[in-house]
Amino acid sequence: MLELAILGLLHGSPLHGYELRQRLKATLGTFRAFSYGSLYPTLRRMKEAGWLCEDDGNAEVVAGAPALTGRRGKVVYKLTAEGKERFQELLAEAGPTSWEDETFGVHFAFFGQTDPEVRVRILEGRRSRLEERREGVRTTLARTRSRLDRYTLQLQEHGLESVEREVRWLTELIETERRSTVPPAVPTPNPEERGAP
Amino acid sequence: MLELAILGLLHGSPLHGYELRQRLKATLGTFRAFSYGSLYPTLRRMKEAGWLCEDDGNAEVVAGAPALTGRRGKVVYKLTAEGKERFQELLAEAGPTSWEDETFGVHFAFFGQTDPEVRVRILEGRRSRLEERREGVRTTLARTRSRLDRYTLQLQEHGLESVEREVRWLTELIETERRSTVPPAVPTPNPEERGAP
DNA sequence: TTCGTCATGTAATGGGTTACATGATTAC
DNA sequence: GTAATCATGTAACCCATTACATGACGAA
Repeated sequence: MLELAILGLLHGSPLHGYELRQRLKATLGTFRAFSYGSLYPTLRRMKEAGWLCEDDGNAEVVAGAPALTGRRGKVVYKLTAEGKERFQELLAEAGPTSWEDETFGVHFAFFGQTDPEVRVRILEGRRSRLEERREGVRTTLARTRSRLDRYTLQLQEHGLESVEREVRWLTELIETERRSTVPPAVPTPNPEERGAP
Repeated sequence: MLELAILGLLHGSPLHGYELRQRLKATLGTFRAFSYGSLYPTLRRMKEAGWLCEDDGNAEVVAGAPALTGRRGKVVYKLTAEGKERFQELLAEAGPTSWEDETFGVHFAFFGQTDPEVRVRILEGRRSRLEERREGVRTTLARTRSRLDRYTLQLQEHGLESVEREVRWLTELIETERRSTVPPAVPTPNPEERGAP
């Protein structure tokens, strides 16, 4: 999870740990702010695994720059080739466990870097899960509605509506994906008549 | 979390571990299905702490009942007096950390057993958190909207709507609570001149 | 010169999961 | 009698958090 998020953010541009964390909570609103206690060790592990390396900014710019005294400055990381591979691997990989809430959010956030097919697969996976859950809630609600107290009922119904709402959202997204993906066969029916790209 | 959920469910009626788990995922749709690997050890700890004890069903009913051979049958737990205290304690206790999602759900599920004041406090706490989050998202969205890719934008906006929706829900709930709770001071200012409420 | 914030890190701990091992009960 | 499922439990691990320690740098 953290790993995927890191790879994804670093895919954009090299960053050091501290800023990475800011991005995690702010830039992508989905992620929670992982603590440094998990962030830094993870960065180290990933570096050791060969997915990241330190970025010296090409050693360019001011050679005798202001105070890089004694070291202990920022440590800027960037993706290695293996890191990029690993990123794609993680994006595509998806045991059904993987669609649970947070993970889905992270995957979704990097859809821009994801294969169209994988996107649809992930969206559909998520939707199935939610539909299962929806049916579960509906069933128990139908069976136990009368026995439930006011609050439990409120909670269930609110939950149910949330799920229904998200299912609709996903359905729209899936349709959009399908429309924008060129259907495998049927290659561009009419090469003429096209204005702007 | 698990602890509170267990205390809450056991508050209703004595249960054994296995059934407890079914209830966790089904009866209260809010909870996820904690694994036995966490459930049973937790039950043991809680028993050792004196919050639970085994329930022998009052030794009543059929004395030579069908097959309670050798033992290793169900272990039915019920709350002790300390357990009930502990439950109330956990319900009321709420460092602001505590309003995060899951915890809120569990607290809410037991609102029937919770003090009216505590209920309002929890609802308002949750709402503030969500409002903070909402503002955060709105701000970053306003600042970075143009730089965001299609998917990130979708995600943010969907998230924002979810939050807004929940805030409205909470506001309604709070109002309902307030109406049903007799206002502390101000004992009916003017018994006359009031048509409909 | 001191305070806030940027910046990196470690150690202890927490709260859960997975995988595994085992036995009892019920339905076929 | 055997398979499914009810029922209890342990051990190893995972992924994160908290609390702590350290230090650089800019602004008041």
